[in-house]
Amino acid sequence: MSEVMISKKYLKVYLLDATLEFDAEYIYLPLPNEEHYIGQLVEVPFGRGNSLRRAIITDQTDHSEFKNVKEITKIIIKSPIYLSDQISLAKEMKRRYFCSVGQALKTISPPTVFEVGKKTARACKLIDPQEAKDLLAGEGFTSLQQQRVVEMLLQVDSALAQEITQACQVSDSVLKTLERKNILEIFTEKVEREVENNLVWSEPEVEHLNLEQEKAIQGILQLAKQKPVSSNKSSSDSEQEYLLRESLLFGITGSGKTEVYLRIAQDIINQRRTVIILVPEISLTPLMISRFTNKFADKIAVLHSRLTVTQRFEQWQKILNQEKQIVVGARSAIFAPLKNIGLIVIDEEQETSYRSETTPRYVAHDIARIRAIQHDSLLILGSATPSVETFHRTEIGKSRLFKLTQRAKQAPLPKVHFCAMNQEHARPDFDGVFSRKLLTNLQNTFDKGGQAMLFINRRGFAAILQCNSCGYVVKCPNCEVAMTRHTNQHNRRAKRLICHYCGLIKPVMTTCPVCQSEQMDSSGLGTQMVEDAFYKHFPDYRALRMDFDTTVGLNAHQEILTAFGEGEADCLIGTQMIAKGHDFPNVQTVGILAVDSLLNTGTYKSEERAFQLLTQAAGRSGRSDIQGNVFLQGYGLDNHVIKSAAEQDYLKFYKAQLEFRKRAEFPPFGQIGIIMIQGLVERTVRNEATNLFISLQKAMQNDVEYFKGVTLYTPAPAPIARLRKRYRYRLIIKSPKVLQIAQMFYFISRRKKPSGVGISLDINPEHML
DNA sequence: AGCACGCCGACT
DNA sequence: GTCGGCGTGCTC
Repeated sequence: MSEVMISKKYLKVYLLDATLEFDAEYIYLPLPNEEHYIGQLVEVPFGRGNSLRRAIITDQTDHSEFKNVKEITKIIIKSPIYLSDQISLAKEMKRRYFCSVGQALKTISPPTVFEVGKKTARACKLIDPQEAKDLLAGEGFTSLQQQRVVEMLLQVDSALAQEITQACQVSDSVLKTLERKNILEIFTEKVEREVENNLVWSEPEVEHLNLEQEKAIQGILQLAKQKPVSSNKSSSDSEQEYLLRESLLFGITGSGKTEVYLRIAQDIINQRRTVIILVPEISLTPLMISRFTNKFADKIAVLHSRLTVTQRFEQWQKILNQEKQIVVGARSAIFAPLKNIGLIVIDEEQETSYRSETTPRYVAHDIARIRAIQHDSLLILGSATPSVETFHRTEIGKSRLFKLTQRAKQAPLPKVHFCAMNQEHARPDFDGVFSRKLLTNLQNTFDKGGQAMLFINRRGFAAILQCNSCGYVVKCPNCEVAMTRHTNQHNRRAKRLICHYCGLIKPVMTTCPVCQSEQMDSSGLGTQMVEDAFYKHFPDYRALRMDFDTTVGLNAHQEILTAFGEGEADCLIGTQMIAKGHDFPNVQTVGILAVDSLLNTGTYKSEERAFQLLTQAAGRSGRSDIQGNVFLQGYGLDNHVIKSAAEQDYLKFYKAQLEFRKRAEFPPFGQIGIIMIQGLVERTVRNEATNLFISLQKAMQNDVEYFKGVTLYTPAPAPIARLRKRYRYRLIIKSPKVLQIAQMFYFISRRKKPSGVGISLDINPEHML
């Protein structure tokens, strides 16, 4: 192994549990006569009281300005647990996500890594097997128990103490006695359990590649051969300096993206480099895993959520020991301790699961780009409906575009039906849920033994205000996002509309400003309502409901989908979560209810998410030879997002979306920084929010040139103004460049924070609550 | 985050 | 005088 051994006079360490206020590289003296490595976990005396803290060795030096340099107290784990590029990654994460280096390091490695010493078990081995055999033959054992233990060990060489006591039905003291008699030795061994990688499915046959796939493979591999534009500055100085070997594989569902990844991965492996493939957790199905394991056999490590902590750790250890060359896994697999990475793939790159919801709130894409630069490796983002930000990169030359337009199996696209709900209101039998057209079609489908799926957008905090007559949605005039209804904290009855971005407040109106009807409504549609209505119309059929109420357990989600797939129900009712993952060949009808709320979730991403869901949902039906039907129900169906989704026209959608992003200064043209201030005492929180606002304003005035184009909005209570007893105030920064926000966040992290308030920072969050 | 130092008031 | 309250500042 190529560990970096410490040879210089001093060590530099980062504490694993430092807060931002004292997160820095500290200098220590190494232990004499001990080997130290970069990435090693050690214990150091820290502070006046010399309290013992865990730290990671991150660097070494011969010079110190400090007179009283302390000595490390002990080495916790001898062999290093981080590679040096992971340490520089952690430092980069501190810059980017305003976490401590320790936090970043903890995120990079699974928690069990820090318990390596503990993850051992006692094992037994015969000191002299021949002598033991003789003793056994000569009946030299005083007890039957001892005989059984020795017999077992003669067969298996060595075994864990636990296994022996279990198999031989003996107690621990028997082993102790044998140890005392010098017959066996008890030692500690690393627990090495078999990982359930026995999911071997036979691959049907080698897919033959179409021309587009060939072109993509050649084109992407070509990028690996280009000479890098030498960066004129330090390597940490941002991606723009580099030629990124990044590409977008834009391929419709079923166009064979995975095959492209596999072929390129094979090529990279042949070059003796390593590969990371990220997949959304939800698509890490046994089938998907087997596709990779069949191809790469024991070269591959699969990191999925079903692994136990021990298994996860073992996989990690094997990667670190260079026993694995390919890592397939969900978001956190981007940190895999591979050396010489040649390729990183992010499949279904538009998925929200690539964003971490806990500090550090990293995005797998960012980490992938940092690592790709470090290793000079290829980066492939794959999607059928790329995020606007990702597609935009291909237009500005930061990424190369490769398209896959042909489906392997030419299934007919489903027929899309529009159901304008404003007309349904006139129906005497209208139940508030189903349109006439959808009811008729559902009946037909069920009669023929087919299945149906009904989607409703998650109704939550974001209730929009819409006209049930003309479909008008109240939007913020500045930000062009739907305003959401909230109750005033101080006056529960007073309801008002708030823009989550600029904080604009409007009263709730009852008359539609467009058509003057009195049909303004903010009551959404819930899954329970739909289920009730379903049974009213189809009492003889069965529906399964899937939402946050019904999916509590770890497996509940999968169990419902499996049950539905096996035909246990005729209809599946659920939120977005049912759109992803499985294929249900028997689904002939898909109903998307309340398309309006899907389009208006009050964030800049809402239309993009709607387009992705609509495209996916449309792809749900019509997989078999029968043409499927998709029903879109809503009040404002005359919308470009809906139209382009119905036509499966990504580019049309993208162009319109990009215009909006440009106009309203949302990513990729403007960045949003959120500063959340929270605490138990409202006054303290409000004061801190105001103080922060004032000091940030000053900072901006001090360097007008640098902060050009930056808007700092006045502090206001967050849309969820109180959560888990804590009051929440928020400051929003809108700016053209991420770096400008980063600079402001830097000010904040250096400021001394009053006790009783917590401050968290976020860039371009998915939710604005 | 911890922990010590220190500057002030209450108390044997 | 001295014990202890917590505000302030430092940690290699």
